[in-house]
Amino acid sequence: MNRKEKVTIYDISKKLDISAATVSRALNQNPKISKKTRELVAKTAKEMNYKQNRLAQALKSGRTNNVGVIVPYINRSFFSSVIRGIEEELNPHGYHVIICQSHEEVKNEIKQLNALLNTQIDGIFMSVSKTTQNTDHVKKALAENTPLIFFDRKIETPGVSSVVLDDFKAGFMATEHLIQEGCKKIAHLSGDINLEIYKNRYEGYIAALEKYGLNHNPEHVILTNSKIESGQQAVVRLWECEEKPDAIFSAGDYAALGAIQELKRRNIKIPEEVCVVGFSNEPFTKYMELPITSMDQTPQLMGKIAAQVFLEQVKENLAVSIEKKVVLSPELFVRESSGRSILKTAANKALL
Amino acid sequence: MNRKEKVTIYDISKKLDISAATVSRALNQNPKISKKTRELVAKTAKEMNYKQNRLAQALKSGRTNNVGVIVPYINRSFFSSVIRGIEEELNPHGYHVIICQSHEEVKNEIKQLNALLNTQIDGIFMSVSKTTQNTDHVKKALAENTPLIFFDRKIETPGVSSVVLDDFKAGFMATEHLIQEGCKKIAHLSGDINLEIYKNRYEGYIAALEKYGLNHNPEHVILTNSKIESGQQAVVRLWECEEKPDAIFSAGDYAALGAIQELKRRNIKIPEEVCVVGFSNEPFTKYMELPITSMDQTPQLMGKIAAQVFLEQVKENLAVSIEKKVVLSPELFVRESSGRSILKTAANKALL
DNA sequence: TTGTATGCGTTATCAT
DNA sequence: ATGATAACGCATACAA
Repeated sequence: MNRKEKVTIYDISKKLDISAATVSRALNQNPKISKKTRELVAKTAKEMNYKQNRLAQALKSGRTNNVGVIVPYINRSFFSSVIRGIEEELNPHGYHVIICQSHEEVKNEIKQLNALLNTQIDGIFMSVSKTTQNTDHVKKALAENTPLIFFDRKIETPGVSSVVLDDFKAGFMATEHLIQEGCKKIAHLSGDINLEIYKNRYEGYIAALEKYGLNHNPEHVILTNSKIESGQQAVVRLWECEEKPDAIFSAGDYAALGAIQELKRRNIKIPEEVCVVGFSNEPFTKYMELPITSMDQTPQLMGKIAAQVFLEQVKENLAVSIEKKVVLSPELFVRESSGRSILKTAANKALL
Repeated sequence: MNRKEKVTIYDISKKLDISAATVSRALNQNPKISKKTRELVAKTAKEMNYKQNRLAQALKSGRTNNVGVIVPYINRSFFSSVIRGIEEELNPHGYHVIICQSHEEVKNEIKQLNALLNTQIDGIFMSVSKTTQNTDHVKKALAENTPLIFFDRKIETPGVSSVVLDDFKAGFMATEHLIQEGCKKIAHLSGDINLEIYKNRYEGYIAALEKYGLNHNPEHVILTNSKIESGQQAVVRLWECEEKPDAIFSAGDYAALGAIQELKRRNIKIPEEVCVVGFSNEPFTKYMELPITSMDQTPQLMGKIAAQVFLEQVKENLAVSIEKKVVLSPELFVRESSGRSILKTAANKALL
């Protein structure tokens, strides 16, 4: 008796002295079943505490009604918000969302992807890890006809739909904002250029500098990761330069935070001497003592749209795999770390 | 051709002109299969890109090698760390972790739980939502012989193991720390007393006051939720009291943060005039301009231990459901929001 | 060492 | 409107 004893449609059929097929049909609201039997079955099922075995159903139908989401980390506000968006869009359609983390390791990403494919998932949403160089593993999923949708971090792959931010525009907007605040020597804390998103943010930054005729000092571009410490170190290195920056556009909020900490340690006034802009609009940016200007990626919308793309894809259950590319617009939230114009009111509020 | 065409052991058996059973055995490292066939099968399987259908396997074996985790939110550092701990402990044993969120709604909790049970999960880890009043839904899981383990937030239920923090001790320690810093009128921002954890923290607070002969002002206990705003409002209400507090012990970090913001707005010096202690040791507490003293719940350890309890439970695959209660010790991280003794060095660093 | 047959719980096809 | 039966892909008891 070490196995779970579950009630099956057979148990119900025996009890009612009808066939299992009838029970199944009754349970599935098959119109050919008389109202009487249908209700009887429903009642008995409830009494016996019958639970449909979705494993069996899935094996039969080939559909599990489960989708998988693979993200680097779940405890980043951005990713958990995207997941929230996917859930909200998909739950009403009866889908259940399985969440997996890659911890920024391709190895894990591949393992999770295979695990999901083995469990016969109906679709996969994925934001690639920093260490992902190619999409061979993704192609396997495609080969099995499992719809896969990239969001935010993608690697261009034929046949794969994606929902991403216009990171070029975001980089441009952030830089342009700094220029409009009067900054002329704008540094950039870049993320790993392997990832399209960081490459695009960087290129947007460059484009804005060019548009406004500011010269671009390569020394002022520092590679950072998403850790606070790397933002601190970046400032250390920047302030070793001949020419000190008067603004920092960071491709991530954590690095921006680290940068701010180091600037404060050096007694450099923000935003008077140096303006700082972060990226992702993590909640903490807003409730810091010195609230940080940051770029919002509308993550929940991103999730919703990714889910919609998925739904379209499974609706047309043709062999034709439609490839859809959605690009969302970023939104800049200007706060005190760069908002020189809003400084006065801010000072009244913060009372440092 | 709208169905996924998957390679099965049958396809392999046909190709090699052996029986499907042999293929299955070879794939499962059955020792009775000759090395030659085993290797041949392995090679062919790889060539044909065979993927085991875990659905079928699960249906047969009654085990899915999947476990479910239900938490209120995934983007709280505490919960995502617990999940990380569970993953690390369980992955080596071949288990895959399915993560679900209740968003603090019983309704969702029940839905997620049932969805997990329907997918024939092997075990469930759960931290109940704030709105969960009873465990009828949990008892259903038990009735199906699915091991269920509470962590952190539990509701006492016969037959259910749990891994929790010693919240009473934590409340006591936090309050005692404030007393030792010289505070005499300690307010408490409580969470919903429905949840054991908040009740225990509150009682620990009371116990410490009593031990040190401080009188307990009921006006100084304010109900808050986990939002920043509720911490702000709490301070507003506290400062309407006849007797103003000289310390605040908050049962959550977000409320503590809100309290600090409001105190600053009122130009009240922290920690000189008022000391503040939070709870959960969320990462942001450490990197605030004024780092916040907070109680660490060793979440990753909590996850690891919960996983171990689960593994024990499934190892003894008897009908006997062992009930194990693990209680972890909290750890206080003293920072500047309450560390009057460490203030001088801190001041040098922070340079407000 | 390998093959045959059966069942896990459902649903769909074909009868009736 | 309902019943009998096969099939989804796999693993195993029983044979050989």
